[in-house]
Amino acid sequence: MIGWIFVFSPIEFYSSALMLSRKAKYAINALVFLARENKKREPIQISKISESENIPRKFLEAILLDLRNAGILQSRKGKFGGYYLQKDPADINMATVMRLFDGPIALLPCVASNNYERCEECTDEETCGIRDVFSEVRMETLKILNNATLADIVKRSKSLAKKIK
Amino acid sequence: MIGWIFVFSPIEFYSSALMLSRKAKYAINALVFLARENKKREPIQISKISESENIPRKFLEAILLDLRNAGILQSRKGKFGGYYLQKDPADINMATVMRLFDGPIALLPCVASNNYERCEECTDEETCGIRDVFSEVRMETLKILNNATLADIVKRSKSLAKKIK
DNA sequence: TTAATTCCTATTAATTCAATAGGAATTATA
DNA sequence: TATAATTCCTATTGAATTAATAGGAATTAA
Repeated sequence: MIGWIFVFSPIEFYSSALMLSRKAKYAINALVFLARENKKREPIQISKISESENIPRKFLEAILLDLRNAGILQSRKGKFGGYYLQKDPADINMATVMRLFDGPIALLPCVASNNYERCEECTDEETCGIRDVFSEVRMETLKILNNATLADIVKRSKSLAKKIK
Repeated sequence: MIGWIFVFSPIEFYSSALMLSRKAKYAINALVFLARENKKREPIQISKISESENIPRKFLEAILLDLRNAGILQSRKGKFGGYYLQKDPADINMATVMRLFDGPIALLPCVASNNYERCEECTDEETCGIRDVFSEVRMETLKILNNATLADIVKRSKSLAKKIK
């Protein structure tokens, strides 16, 4: 018997190599939520954020703790405790948050400037054309991510909402 | 007994979440090597490339095979066989190679345009300020990576070498 | 005292990554 | 036609990472 078979190839990319980890994404969502919904900066419970932003409760717990230890959030313990922004939303940017959860913002270790590392296999870094390209990518990326503060993101949302209606 | 202990925290970032996989990096190095050293496009053996570029032999084998299946390399089998570029170095760019090994070039699934996927936790994509930021990052990144061809990278190397001496 | 919360450590299951192993198939040439 | 040198292909592996979950200690308001 000769014929065709249909092969379904499930290309799955929901989170691929170069994308933000779920931790980073959840962190950003939680922060934007706090910037938008908690201008008075009073303690908001984990479960509140978890439900509003569709983030697994226990996972979020660990994330918020990291953000607190990094000086981005402040917390109050005990009954009626919770989390709130430690700084002004205009002073918290995407680059900082991403670094905290996903490490250096650079496609190659040799173009990172905070956590620079040589590329093992590389023979001459100074004249490496590959490095040259990716260092350009890094510069452009950081230009955007450093300016993308929570305040900026909230503003963008509002402006998008206006455009639509 | 009471005292201090010294804790060495090994911050290891050689390859972090957002960086290229070794496969992608090795692939790029191999391709640039071929563009630079094999202008006549005759078969070059895996072991030759492996030694020149410090890439594990067997690992490189798999990588070159992928590049061939993607139509980027051509191969000849048997004695004196090997690999060579299938297209002009000016027609092979970084975006294509990266996608092949590391998937979509996008920090969020919802900003990828080839392999777009909704962000599970997202409630309103149209007015999402986060998406707005990362879509900007993607645009700028692709602008660079689409233009970064093998020919361009070789040119950059030469120009860097001139600057130094 | 108690109810509600954050804080902290440990565990886990699934997946991906980086590589290796071994042999089949192919080809040039002596 | 035999042989040496190569690519082609599938399977396996060990380590690391990711995305959570579990359970209970500590803290706080009332």
